[in-house]
Amino acid sequence: MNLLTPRQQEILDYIRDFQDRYGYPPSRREVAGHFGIYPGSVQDHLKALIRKGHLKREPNRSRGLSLNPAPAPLRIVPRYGAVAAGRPRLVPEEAEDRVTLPADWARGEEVFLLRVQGESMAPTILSGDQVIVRRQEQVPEGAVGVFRVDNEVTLKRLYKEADNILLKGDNPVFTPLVIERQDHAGLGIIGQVIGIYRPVI
Amino acid sequence: MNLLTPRQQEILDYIRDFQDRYGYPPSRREVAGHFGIYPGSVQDHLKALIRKGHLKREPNRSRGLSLNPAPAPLRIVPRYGAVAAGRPRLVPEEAEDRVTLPADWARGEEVFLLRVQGESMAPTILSGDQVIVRRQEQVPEGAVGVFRVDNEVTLKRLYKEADNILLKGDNPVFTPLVIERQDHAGLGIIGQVIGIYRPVI
DNA sequence: TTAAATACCATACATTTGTATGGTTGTCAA
DNA sequence: TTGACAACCATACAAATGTATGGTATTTAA
Repeated sequence: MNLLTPRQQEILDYIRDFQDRYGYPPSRREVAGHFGIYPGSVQDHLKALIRKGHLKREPNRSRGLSLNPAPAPLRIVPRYGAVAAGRPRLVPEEAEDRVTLPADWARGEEVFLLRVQGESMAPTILSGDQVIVRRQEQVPEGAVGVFRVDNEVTLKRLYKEADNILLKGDNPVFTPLVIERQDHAGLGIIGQVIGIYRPVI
Repeated sequence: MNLLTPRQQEILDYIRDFQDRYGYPPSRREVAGHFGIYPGSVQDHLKALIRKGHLKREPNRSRGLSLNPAPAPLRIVPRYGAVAAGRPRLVPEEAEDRVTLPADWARGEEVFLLRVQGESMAPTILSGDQVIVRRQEQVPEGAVGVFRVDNEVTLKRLYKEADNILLKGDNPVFTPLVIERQDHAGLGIIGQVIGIYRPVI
């Protein structure tokens, strides 16, 4: 990983920015156009950047450039806004946006992000946090899950007690929700919390 | 956002996978090759996918495809392994890898991820967490920062007390570190913690 | 039953793109 | 002072790529 000249650094930065903005790398001519130079000159710079280990390239492939070291595998997941009340659908069409996460933060078939509102899971999960949720139809006892109760989405810990299901927040201020046997059908298990993101300050 | 036929879904999925794997979208012929069909047929499918709102395209631009809706802006940041002892450099060349984060999780000039080892900041930050750090030379009083003390990197909360600087973990088991005036030069302020990721279970 | 959409084939062509060549000028360390 | 590197010009060409055309066959909704 050799040192770069100022010009080479400029060009590498441009390729990075282009990649982030468009989702694919620039062609030689696009780089040339941006710097007001010729494609052959860009080719010279690319050669240097490849030799110094900052870029990789697939020969004869259009836009076949990739940064080195390559970013770790990523995962694009939908992010949903805080769903306190209303019609909590949690279907991809109604996502707030889609964000990229490191793949190791989002393992599983179907994963999504959920903005948290409310303190019922404090201090484990706070209002303003974003939880990473793996969609699944069962949640192990004691784990934090996302549930649909009375057409509302809530974050709770699941426990079983005789024939009843208990949904308990970690915050002792909130009283646990008891769902009796005959009402189990009304309980919707959406998924399990597999990670927490908390912004600080 | 219309419904897709099974074939169209297959092709959209392939484009997604290709994009994640290579960092750029496939050409018509690459899609055609994968499905054993002709480029013209792929063009037909792309037309349908664009009409139904799942893809965008730049005319006459090679690999000018992008997913719709586009993922939120992202940021590629280096991730460093747990630095309990040893030679804690925290320079990009020694990063464990680079990961993509949502841009709104990584605001600031220079941001990086750090794996946490040790319980001195419990229960705020636990061993196994990954903290998002903004590199800066000052840390506001009471904020969590990353510091270099005696050639070791630690996570602590910073306080001032007369002429001394106090580095305090949230975990009361650990005794605060007092750095006296004459030793201030030995204290390295690396950055401020701006976010926490915690894997669950 | 008629039009629209789906899902292909086979061929063709213009544009974009990667790449090579040979040249000039300047810097900088051996 | 000689050779390696940097940074560019100007031109050229083959390969990759996007795109269009006119087909065929089947399914689907009006």
